[in-house]
Amino acid sequence: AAGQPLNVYSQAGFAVGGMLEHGGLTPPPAAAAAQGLHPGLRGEGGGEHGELGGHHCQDHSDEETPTSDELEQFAKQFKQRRIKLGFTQADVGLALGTLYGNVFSQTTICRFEALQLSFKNMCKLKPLLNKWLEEADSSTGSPTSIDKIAAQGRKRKKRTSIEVSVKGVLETHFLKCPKPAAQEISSLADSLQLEKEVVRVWFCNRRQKEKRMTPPGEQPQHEVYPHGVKTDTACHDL
DNA sequence: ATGCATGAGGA
DNA sequence: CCTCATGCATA
Repeated sequence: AAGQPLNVYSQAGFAVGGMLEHGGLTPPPAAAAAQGLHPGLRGEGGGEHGELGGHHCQDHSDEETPTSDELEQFAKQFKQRRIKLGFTQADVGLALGTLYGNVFSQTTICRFEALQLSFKNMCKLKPLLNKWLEEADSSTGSPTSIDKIAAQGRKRKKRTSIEVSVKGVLETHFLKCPKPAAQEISSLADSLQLEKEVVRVWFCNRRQKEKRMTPPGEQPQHEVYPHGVKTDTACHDL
């Protein structure tokens, strides 16, 4: 079985110097309709607000808190045009830095397009990306001025890859208790032979995933609680 | 495209 | 310790 996907590295950052036709044709097909809207969208839990009311009725056409649907549409269009213009996600991230001072990585652009950021985060980035979009298609052949920012001599820990079986265990625990206490993390880490910190971070990241706009695959199964069951009831096992 | 990680800010 | 925005390194 030869499953070598060759070098499909389209991630390298290289902006082509002017090309393509600027037809500006972007007819959104809009055929997908399987989104039943997500759960976590407004203010996330945790250290998030409690109630709103500070907002005054500033009924301005657009601007300010787009709906999740609008973000979805924007993300789609953004991606389409980005590709049509021949830019990679990395290019965009860099461009945002040279244009507005906010540099972003390929990762962030990717996650934006895939709606894998929190609602708030999406709202924050949308304006920037929108500007870039305007700039990008208006500049017929402007030389992409790339600016390299100095890298930090930070010592980053090597990414520890957790075995699939171990991930399964963690996943199971997460379902039972998404927010285990420090002690539980310790014992869990111990039994899994992982550093406590690794486990702690795993849970943090797992929780963040849960808060993304559109979870990968399908919508999360809505646990319908007959009564007002708290979502974070203390959980202990053994 | 994603997994694990960092760090700032907050209780 | 957590959340949240963000990204290096990797699959």
